[in-house]
Amino acid sequence: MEILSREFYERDPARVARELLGKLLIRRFNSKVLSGKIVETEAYYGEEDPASKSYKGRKKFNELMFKDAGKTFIYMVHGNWLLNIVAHPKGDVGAVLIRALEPLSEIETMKRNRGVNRLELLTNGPGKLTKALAITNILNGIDVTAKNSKLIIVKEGWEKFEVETSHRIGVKNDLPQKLRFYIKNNKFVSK
DNA sequence: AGGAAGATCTACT
DNA sequence: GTAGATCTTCCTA
Repeated sequence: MEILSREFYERDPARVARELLGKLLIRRFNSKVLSGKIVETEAYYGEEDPASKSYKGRKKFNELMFKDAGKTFIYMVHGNWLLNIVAHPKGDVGAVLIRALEPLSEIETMKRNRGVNRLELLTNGPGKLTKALAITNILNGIDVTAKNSKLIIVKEGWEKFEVETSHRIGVKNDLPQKLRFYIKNNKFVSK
């Protein structure tokens, strides 16, 4: 199990988003280890991206997007916490939204956190997976590249899959390029 | 004080 | 599958 390095995140957000597919998200929670495979992501840029939280410039609530890559950026939308990982070349601005997971360990704990029973509905959306993994703003800004972190992302290795792209979901003003990435034919990708 | 926001759930056709 | 209510924070006035 190898933790992804800071350098992994210090690149173009679209590349980071694509390469996060198939990686493992691990959440340490109450001495349990909840984990899932990342199956869907979206890339967001800085002030040139109308859908980005940093579109209107640096504010207190979005300043993490301007800071160190490889840390979480968590915010609330419509009553849901959404998990982003800050990703951009040094000095730039950007983040990758984790949109869906395939649950792998402590599935019973996730079901309890979510209050649902059907496996396919457990983590197939950005607000759902944060609830399943007990991710809230108290984890905002933590380092996902540090060994002892409550939240880390590791390489799974050897797995093969096909990547599909599309435009981002729920975005009013999208950029011309396709910035959503997901694993083809995976049933945990959001609808 | 009011409204928007990268979503989700429920209750229908 | 779609429509509408509702979720909570931060921004703008």
